[in-house]
Amino acid sequence: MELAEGKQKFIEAWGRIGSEWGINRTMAQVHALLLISPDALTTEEVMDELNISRGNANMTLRDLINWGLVEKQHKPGERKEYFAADKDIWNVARQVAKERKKRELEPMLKVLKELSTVEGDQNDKAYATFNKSVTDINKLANNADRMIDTMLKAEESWFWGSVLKIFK
Amino acid sequence: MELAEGKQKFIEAWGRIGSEWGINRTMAQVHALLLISPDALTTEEVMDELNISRGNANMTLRDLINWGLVEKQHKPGERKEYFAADKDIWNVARQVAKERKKRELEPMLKVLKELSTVEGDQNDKAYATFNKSVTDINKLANNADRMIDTMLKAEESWFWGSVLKIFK
DNA sequence: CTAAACTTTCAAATATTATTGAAAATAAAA
DNA sequence: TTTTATTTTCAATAATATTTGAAAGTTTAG
Repeated sequence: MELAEGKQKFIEAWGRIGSEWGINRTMAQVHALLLISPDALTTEEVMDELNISRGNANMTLRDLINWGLVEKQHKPGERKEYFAADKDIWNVARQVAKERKKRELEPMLKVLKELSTVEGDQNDKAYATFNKSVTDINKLANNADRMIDTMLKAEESWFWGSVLKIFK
Repeated sequence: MELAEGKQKFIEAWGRIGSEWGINRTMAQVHALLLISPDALTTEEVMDELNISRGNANMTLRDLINWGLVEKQHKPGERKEYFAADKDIWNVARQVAKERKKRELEPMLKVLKELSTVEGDQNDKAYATFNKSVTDINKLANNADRMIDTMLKAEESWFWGSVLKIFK
């Protein structure tokens, strides 16, 4: 396969994965494009490569910056803004985990905590079933939360090395 | 908080989480409803509780069955079908992981494998950058794949015990 | 200051996804 | 077989999400 074709396929695949995970397809595609670009790109270049409008490119790049996946750069003597993705995939994974934890897991934990204060009679089947599910999900979510905290602190080497052996 | 209010909040929260993860909101809500129902419910009951149409309830229940999260039951002497969710939350987590692995991770691994065969000159910056990103994502995805395999085989207690220790 | 280069905004248009509801299909009972 | 209860399908509709593009905003240079 030629590089040009590979690039296209990569952008397409990353976009598909993104939408399966609730991330806007275009955002994932812009991220993909920046991941495989050796140099930072301007808004115009992103627009041209992906055939998207200026407004879309601008908003999408801002979102990627808010996710901590892309940074704005300036070239001396130039007025245009350039955009570059963090190419360290371990950082990308951590950053995504961090944001989703903040945006989704934490609000969920708050609700579950509240729901586990609902009182009732354990002899009431409706209450007992509700309470068990809420309590169990609460435990699972807390474990996931702690796991993510640990992952966020972990070194890259962790992932590429030791864990794999332990997880046999 | 009263049980009735708690139920509503739980269904709402589970629906929200679902849509953030690319799962249809209604599907997540039906799942939530079944999780907190002590008894199996009929299509009519689901329709009434969530104010959804018969067609929607039917399709959603079928999807939940395809995800392995809900099963059809029959009561002796009755013609109606009843639906019940697997209440073991660890099973639920495993089932979701298993399905997403099959539907998303595995196709992604296939594409990445193909993309890592793209040939080129490492002195060509465009090629080198493409290749590094693809290779790194490939490694990460393979690690995730193996980790999920381990999770699928694991007992709940074992999984969290080891993971939390390992991630320290 | 004004003009030019560039970025941001957001209402309107488009595209995508979810839902309805009534008809068709199926299956058990009479 | 015919009737009745129940489930399934799917074209039409509604709801949501994304994208556009042109106007407004901002910043720098002259």
